[in-house]
Amino acid sequence: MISLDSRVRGNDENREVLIFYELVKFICKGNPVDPNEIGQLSIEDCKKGLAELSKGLAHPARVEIVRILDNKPLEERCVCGDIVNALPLAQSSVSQHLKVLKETGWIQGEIDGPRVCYCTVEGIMEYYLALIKRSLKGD
Amino acid sequence: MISLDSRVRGNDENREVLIFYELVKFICKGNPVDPNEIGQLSIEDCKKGLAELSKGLAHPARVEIVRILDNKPLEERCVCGDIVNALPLAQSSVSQHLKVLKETGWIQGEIDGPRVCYCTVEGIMEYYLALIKRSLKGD
DNA sequence: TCTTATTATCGTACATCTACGATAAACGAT
DNA sequence: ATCGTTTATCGTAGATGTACGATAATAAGA
Repeated sequence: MISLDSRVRGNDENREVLIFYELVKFICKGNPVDPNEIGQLSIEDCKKGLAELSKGLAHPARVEIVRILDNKPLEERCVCGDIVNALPLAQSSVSQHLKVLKETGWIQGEIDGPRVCYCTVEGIMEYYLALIKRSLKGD
Repeated sequence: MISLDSRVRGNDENREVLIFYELVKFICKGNPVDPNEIGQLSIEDCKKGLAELSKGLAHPARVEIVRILDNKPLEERCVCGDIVNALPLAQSSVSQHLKVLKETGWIQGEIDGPRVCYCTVEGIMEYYLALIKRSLKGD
């Protein structure tokens, strides 16, 4: 049973394209990030990757979200509503921040009934630290 | 002999205020950042600090600038023109990126005749890594 | 089927970012 | 004093970020 990475919205014309896109994301999803593979990236890609992940952290609310998700015990799920309650922002604003964090590669969401359960991408912190080292120190 | 942290520009009404501001910055300048002092910061300040520094890295050109400056040997000066030549951007654009990096705390500039000599703030990398740890892992 | 709960998206307004050329300020050299 | 070099700032245009309320889509349950 496939649970799409995020809800599919849109008008009917785009619906099939969107579903296909979600399927592709689903297939790619859950692959933990491997810091050891950074050595194979070009320096240019490293810099772009570092800039992208840094953009994810470039707002205190998003830092807080990553903090919340990364400190959760594995057995304890964290649904979107929990994050909304933990932040002094409107639900739509939090949803936008979650979107940025998804797009920049920090977190992933999994649908569970009407809820969406968020967690950090496995190994993303080590990946980020490795990117910093290679982008700013490596040749 | 005082060398101001950056050139003082502006109309004559603001000039004295600007000079005073630059003097304050000069007095505070050159203080290397100490990762050990992060423990004294509130979590809220840590998150804000991490977001601010991350914003500095949130563009590939700025990652490249920090990379250039951090890899320079101490005895080798790096003036603004060198950075401009190393990037595929207009001089004014590079100057803006340098400003962002200064404002977010990554680099500092020192006037040397008509040139400005840039370097990374001492210990800023370790400071950033410590901020990541405390902001995202600490209590 | 209808309702409720949950979350993404839309529309909007305002702020900030990013790039560029043009200009101005500081300084050294003539 | 004037000129050339260097670098910050201005003005501008278009893109992106950020916040909110309102709305739409999904799934569970009555």
